[in-house]
Amino acid sequence: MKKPRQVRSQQTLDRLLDAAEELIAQKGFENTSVADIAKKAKSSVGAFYSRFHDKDGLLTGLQERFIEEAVATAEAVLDPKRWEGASTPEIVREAMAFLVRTVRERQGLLVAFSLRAAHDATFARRNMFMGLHIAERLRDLLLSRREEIRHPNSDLAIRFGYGVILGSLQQQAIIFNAAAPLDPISDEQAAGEYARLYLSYLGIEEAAQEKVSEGAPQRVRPA
Amino acid sequence: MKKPRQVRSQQTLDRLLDAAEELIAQKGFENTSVADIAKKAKSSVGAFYSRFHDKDGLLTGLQERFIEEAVATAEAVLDPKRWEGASTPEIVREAMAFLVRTVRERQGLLVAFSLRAAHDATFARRNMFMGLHIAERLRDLLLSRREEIRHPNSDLAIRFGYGVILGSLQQQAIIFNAAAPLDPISDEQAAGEYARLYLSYLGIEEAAQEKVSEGAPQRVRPA
DNA sequence: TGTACATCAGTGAACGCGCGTTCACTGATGTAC
DNA sequence: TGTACATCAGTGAACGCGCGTTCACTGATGTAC
Repeated sequence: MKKPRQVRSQQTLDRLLDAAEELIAQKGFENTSVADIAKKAKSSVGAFYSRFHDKDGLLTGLQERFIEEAVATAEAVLDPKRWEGASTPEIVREAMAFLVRTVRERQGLLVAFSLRAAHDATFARRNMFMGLHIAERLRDLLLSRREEIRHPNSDLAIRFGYGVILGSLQQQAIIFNAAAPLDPISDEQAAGEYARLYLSYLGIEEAAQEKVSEGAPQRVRPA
Repeated sequence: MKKPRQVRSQQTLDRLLDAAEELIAQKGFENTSVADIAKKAKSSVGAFYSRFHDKDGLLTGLQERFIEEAVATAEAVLDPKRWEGASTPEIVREAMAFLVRTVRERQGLLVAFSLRAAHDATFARRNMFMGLHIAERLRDLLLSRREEIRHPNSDLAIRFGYGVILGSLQQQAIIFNAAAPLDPISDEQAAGEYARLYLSYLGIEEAAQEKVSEGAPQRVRPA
């Protein structure tokens, strides 16, 4: 992926990425042709190839853009300062609600990443790095409250539990993407159950059951 | 998928399915050509097309074969009679070990199913039916011990928890398939953590921590 | 400030490859009399 | 038991379509003097 030197071509690049993300989210990577993307971006096939080495380079570009954004968002949301007054169950509940919302919002793109990861090791690895990076932030935040965790290996449990939930959400995205589930539950209910699952696995007492809802965290777009 | 009328062609069909399963598990559905399959099965492209309407019909055939087998196995493993003397934690631990082993064993095929499910609604639905069918058996087994479950909605919890774990395993299969995870844990350890997660989510006391291991359940091949 | 040239950016028709699918043909098995 | 015909089963070369990629060309922007 070559860096553009003029403003004009940076704009073209952005249009190409946006158009590609939208089409891929709708129809999947394989079902989206380069010509489709160029057309939707009001650009041309040649312009596409002067930015990306080949069609795969595009998906890599989208993945890089997504990872940057996801990591920045996670760091903001999981910043210990944000949570100074909150109880651990509050943190977990908010985090789960946020995770569910994010995965649903960008379902199509995440599905495309999953599909690609299945047969492309470097792609899979980059996806893993993102997951691990975010898991570490969550670990830092929760380990500061380690004394509440009854699981004998709190470090492992934080990461394993997070991995299970994230994996489950991504797998659901794959299914949801094509067919509606037979007995669907709402995102809110799902988030609640994920929170309960995570908390009970970690072995944290859910003293109070009241819900928190200060201003919901916003997605962060890096500059 | 036309039914064969002579023994000879039933054998050809079996060889085609076996060859296809192996190649697809290795390289994925898209990267496996009909000619490849015919060659490996010591058959021909034409023979392939006299059994399957098209290449997609093959994947459907494989899925049907797999579902039959998986459902039969699950019914045998989850048969209440098998577990009359056992404690609920024992049941869950064995079930998780079995689930982990099965998913790992047939990783490649399951990944191919996932990928297809992402953009094919009927395929996704058939996959869901399988999951739900098995979840129901598990529910029947565990609901008979409902009084041990502290989760306020035991029916929902049994199914949701199972869904989360299965989804997580399938998502992991997608990643494992291409790249080894960065800090891998053994299948045994994973099964243990899944069991702990499920039990604590359901709210079942793990009185004794000793492991069970009578003869491990075997996969069932339906006639 | 103007001119000449270099580089960047963009265009879209044409190419070519891979692979799913077809089809005319051969051989094997089953059945009727 | 033998013969004739119908249907099943299998073969693999040839076809054709879709789509990724290339490339010769035009136009826009930047820079040196």
